[in-house]
This record gives sequence, structure tokens and C-alpha cells, in this order.
Amino acid sequence: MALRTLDSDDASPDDLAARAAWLYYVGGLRQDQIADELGISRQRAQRLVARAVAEGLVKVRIDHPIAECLELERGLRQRFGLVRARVAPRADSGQDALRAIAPFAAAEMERIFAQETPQLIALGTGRTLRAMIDQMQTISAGQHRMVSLIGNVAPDGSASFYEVIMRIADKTGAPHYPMSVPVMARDAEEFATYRNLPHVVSSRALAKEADVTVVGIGQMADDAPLLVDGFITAEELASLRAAGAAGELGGHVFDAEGRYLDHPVNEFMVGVRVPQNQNPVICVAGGVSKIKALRAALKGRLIQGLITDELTAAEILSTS
Amino acid sequence: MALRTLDSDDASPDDLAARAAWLYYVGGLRQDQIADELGISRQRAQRLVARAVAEGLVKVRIDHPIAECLELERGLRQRFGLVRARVAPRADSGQDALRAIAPFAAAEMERIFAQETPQLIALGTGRTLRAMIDQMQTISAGQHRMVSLIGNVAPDGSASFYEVIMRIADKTGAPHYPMSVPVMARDAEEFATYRNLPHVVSSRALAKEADVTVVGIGQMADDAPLLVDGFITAEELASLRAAGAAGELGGHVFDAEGRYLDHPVNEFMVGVRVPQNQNPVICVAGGVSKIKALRAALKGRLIQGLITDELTAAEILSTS
DNA sequence: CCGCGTGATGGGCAAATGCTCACTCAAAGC
DNA sequence: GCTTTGAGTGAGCATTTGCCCATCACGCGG
Repeated sequence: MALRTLDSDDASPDDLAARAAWLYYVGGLRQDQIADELGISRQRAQRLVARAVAEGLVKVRIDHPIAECLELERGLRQRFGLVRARVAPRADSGQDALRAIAPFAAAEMERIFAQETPQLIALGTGRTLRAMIDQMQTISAGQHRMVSLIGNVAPDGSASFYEVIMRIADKTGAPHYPMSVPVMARDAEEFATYRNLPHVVSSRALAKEADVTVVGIGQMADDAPLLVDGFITAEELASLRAAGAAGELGGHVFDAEGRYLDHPVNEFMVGVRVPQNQNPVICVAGGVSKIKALRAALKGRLIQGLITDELTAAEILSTS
Repeated sequence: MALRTLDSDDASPDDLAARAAWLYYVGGLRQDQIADELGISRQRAQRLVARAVAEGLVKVRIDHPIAECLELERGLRQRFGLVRARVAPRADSGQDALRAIAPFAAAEMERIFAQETPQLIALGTGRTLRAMIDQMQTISAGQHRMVSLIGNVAPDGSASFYEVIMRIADKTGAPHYPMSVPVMARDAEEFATYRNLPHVVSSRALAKEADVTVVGIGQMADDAPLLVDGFITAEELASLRAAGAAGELGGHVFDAEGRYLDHPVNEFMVGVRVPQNQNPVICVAGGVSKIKALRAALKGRLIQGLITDELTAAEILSTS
């Protein structure tokens, strides 16, 4: 009755995709029924649904506290005095770990953003956080503020690909304070310049006050993000390892006990170290390659929350 | 690698179903791959996934503000001064409307429960709210309290089938105050007895203070829930209609202007009317049969929030 | 101890889905 | 004004999924 709005014309690009996906997943129609409903061909319906999935419009969650994961969560909380621990069901390779963890981390972020008391949220960068954001629902949460812990310019001058704060801002509409300078200075002079820029000073001050901090973690093996993304050279990595490096949070490298290293690389990081005060630092990370780094961060009480996958959690608990 | 925890034995009943569903939907594996992974047959994997879906372990949401729905939301807010309005994409029959609305309503409930400041939440009953709850994620939210607006005993003495408060309590772990008396008294004496029961007095007082109230709405046509569920007779319904009845909220019947009727049926309802103070009353309802009732409730400003479907919203806006 | 019923299992097949390919149409470029 | 290019379309076909059925195992009553 009335409402003949989409006879095939009008209707913006993936508006229709969302509608098709909705009919498919929520409405339970078959693709040919959707085709009928929307007056399009079966193939087009199929393509629309596929597109909605590809663009991440379709979010699937499994609502079942798988017993083993719960036990691991409890174990992590007890052993390392964490305030938050979430363990996603098993994932084998590093790639899978990311996909496994992302929805859990996204749910945690949504929980933070759903609070009505305004929060100041500090954010790191990296592949893991990017994957997390892709899984987040858009949620209007203008009462909160977000600040970046770390610069957003790569050594070659490009914007860091794994910058996350802008993307979360898109989803939430929250005001945000990126740290618009390079991640690392190349020498002491540059470092002083960056550190004295007014917006850097204020962002750094803000970041230290964050009510909650969400970061990834970097490993120090040959696939270290700092190396892969071109922030440090292979020589510097070797030197860090010789100095006992076990991992890094926001570019700040620490040893196996979770103590920050006294090393040139650490000196020139423009961003702040994760706060070590009352407010929680939540780390989102998983995969065998990150286990050493996680153990160190947990041991040194650098983080108060961990969102990881089943295998990583089991490994951390079994041997440390 | 390692972690051979579920070689086919252990693993509780639908624990495995959740795991299979997880691998399927989140992990993106095919059913035969899942079968390999878990060491079971392809059919079993298929059955596990189907089971997880059937049991509602799998929650799918489409995250895309379909433009038309947004416009309808804005229209509803402006026209009726609502504080919340959500419109789910089109749904034709009444049955579909329920399926369409439920996920949206569930998201709204989750938003309420995700708040950290303790809330007192008053709840109605009905098919629509039941469908909503089935779509809610389990979420630990012990800080809130819930109270029922309405009795939970059907005229035949059985527990009302569409009771919702217990079920939300299961999902949230929040303390709850059901109103454990019949919905309606049969005469003035019974009425006085029920109303004076201590737990009814306190529940009623609590309900009136609720920070937020969530209810369905009942129509007055021949398929009126009050009639179908046996609370009133066909004669009473006819009499109500003769008196101008347009709909009911929690059993309290009002006319087309949203004014409560002065009628015997209204006199013997043990529960409370939805609060008319600062705090919002959110109505979850959709389908053509409910349009008249919704218009009346909106006109009388009985509700301050509406969660409905596209067709219902369009219809309400186009003619009232 | 044996037969019978109930419920889980895997094989096989039909339905549904997703992919590739050849084609069209329209906008940009020559 | 014609050609090129690329995105979108529908047909046909391979893959995947879901369903039905015969079979099997287990438990219970005779």
C-alpha cells in the first residue's frame, strides 16, 4: 500500500545492497524471492548480498560463551590481575587470529562507547585495531572523545595506513584528537621540534589522562611491525633484540620483564607510553608471533585488559 | 597444532554447535572444512550450524542506515515529539513486522543495559517484546533493576506465556521484580485484595518510578491480544469498542485521542498505567493491525519512543 | 535374552548459491 | 564523432548446502 519508492530507479548504491542483505539474513527470504521483491534479477540479488557482506554491512555474532574460552578468560584475569579478558574461539594462523579477535574487540569497543558518562579514549594503531574497527557497528556516541597515543605519519611522509582514530570517528561521530606528526623523529633536534608543537603537547597531555586506552602490541621477531612498516631498520631491530627487546606498545619497546628499554629507538618516539595509572589499558592481540610480547607486557603489568584468541590465551597460560 | 581438546568426546551439547557456527559465519569456512577441523562428518557439521541458527545463537545485524528509514525516524520524532524512534526496513505481513522490528528493538534494549549508571526498567508483556528478547545478546548488567508493569498470571491460572521479565533477567543477570498476580481481577473485591498485597504495592510503586519503560501495544480489532489471550470476552471487547477504544498499553485501554477510557475493564487491571512523567516510555510495535492503536497513543503523548517497521511508520506519518 | 522404539548418523540427491564468461551501455578519451 | 574502457548484466554451470531416507546403536520393557 503506497510506498512505491524503489521501482528500480532511485535508491543509492549500497542502500539496495543493505536492503537485499536484510531480506536475506533477517527476513530469511531466498535470493530469488528477494529478486521478486525488489524487482531485479536473481543474479543481481546475489550480487547485492555478496556486496553487502564484502563491505562489512553484515555483522554476524555468535552469542554463546563457549566454555573453554570462559575458563581461559578467568585464568587470564586471575593470573595477571586483569580487569577485562576476552578470549575468542580457536584460530590457528595469525590471519585467522585477527578475524577471530576482531568481533570480540569490536563488542568491547561498543561497550565502551555505549556508556553515557563521557569517556576519554586513547587509541594506538595497527592491523589488529583496524580489523577491530571494521567489525564495529556505527553507533552515535558524540559524548566521548578520542585521542591518539601515537603519530600518524609514516617515515615516507604518507599517512599511516593503519591509523584508526579517524575511522572510529566515522563510526561514532565522537570528537577526536589525532597526533598529526611522524611516529618517530630521526634525531634529537627533530624530536624536540615535534614534542614542542602545541597540538602535540596537548594531545600527549590528553592521552595520559585517558579513561581507557586501547592498543595492539608489536612483536620483535623478523616480522616486527616496526620493521615491516619501515619505522626502524633491520640493524636497529637487531640492536633492540640484543638489548633484550620482547615487544612494543605504541612503538615503545620493552624487555621480557615488561620494563621499557633504554635504547635510541625508544628515545625518539613522539607519542606517549601507555598510561600506568588507575585507568585500564586494553590490549587487543593474538597469534603465536605475539605471545612473547604479550607475556612480557602482562608480566610487567603494562596492560590491564586483554582480548585475544583461544590458542594464544592457552599458550600464555600454559607456560608463563 | 596442539590443543587437541575436542576429539569428538567431551564438549557439551550446543557448545559444539556454537563452535561450528562460529567457524562457519565468522571464520568463513565451508561445512566440509568445519567437519575436518572438528573431526566430524559433513552432515553433522551442517546439522550443528542449523541447530545454532535455530536456537538463536547466531545473531545477524545489518549495519546500514537505510535512507528511507532514517527519514521516517526523523519524521516520527518531529511530528510526535519522540525522544527515540527506530524504523526497521520494510515488512509486509504482521509476522514479518515482528521479525523486522525485533533486532532493532533488541539493539535498543542492549543500549539501555549497556549504560553504567543503574537504571530502573519497567517492562510490559506480549508477543512483540518476546520476539525482541530472543534477539538480545546475553550481556552482564547486574547494575540495573527491572520491574513488571503488569501481572503475570493468565485468567486460567497459568503463567502468562508472553511474560518477558524473567527471560531478560536470564540474559542480563539483573535483579527483577515480576508482578506475581493475575493480570486482571474479576471483581472489585478481588481487585482490592490484589492491589493491597505487599509485593504488588511495592512493584507498582517501583514501576511508576522507572527510568525507562518498554512496552508493546494492543489493538482493539477482532484479533485484540486481550481477547485472543482470554483476558476479556467478545462482549467486553464489543463494549470497549462502543466506548471508543482504540488500543491498550499494558491492558489499559484508551480512545483515539489517547485518553484512558472510563470502563469496567480498565478498573480491574492490577498493573500500573505507563508512567506519564519525565521518563520515556518506549513502545515496540508494528504491522497494519496496530496502526490505529499507535496513532492514538502517539496523539495522546502516551509514549515517547517508538520502534517499528517501515510500512507502519510510513502509514502513521502519511495519514495522521 | 530378545524385540521394539527412539534418536543419532551418513549417503545420496535436489535445491540454492556463487562464479565465470560473453555482452551491453555509457562515460571518458582521442 | 568514433573508439576505448570499465562497470554492470544475465546465462549457464560448478560448488555448496539442506533435506530425506535407510541404517545403526542404544536403552527399555516384555
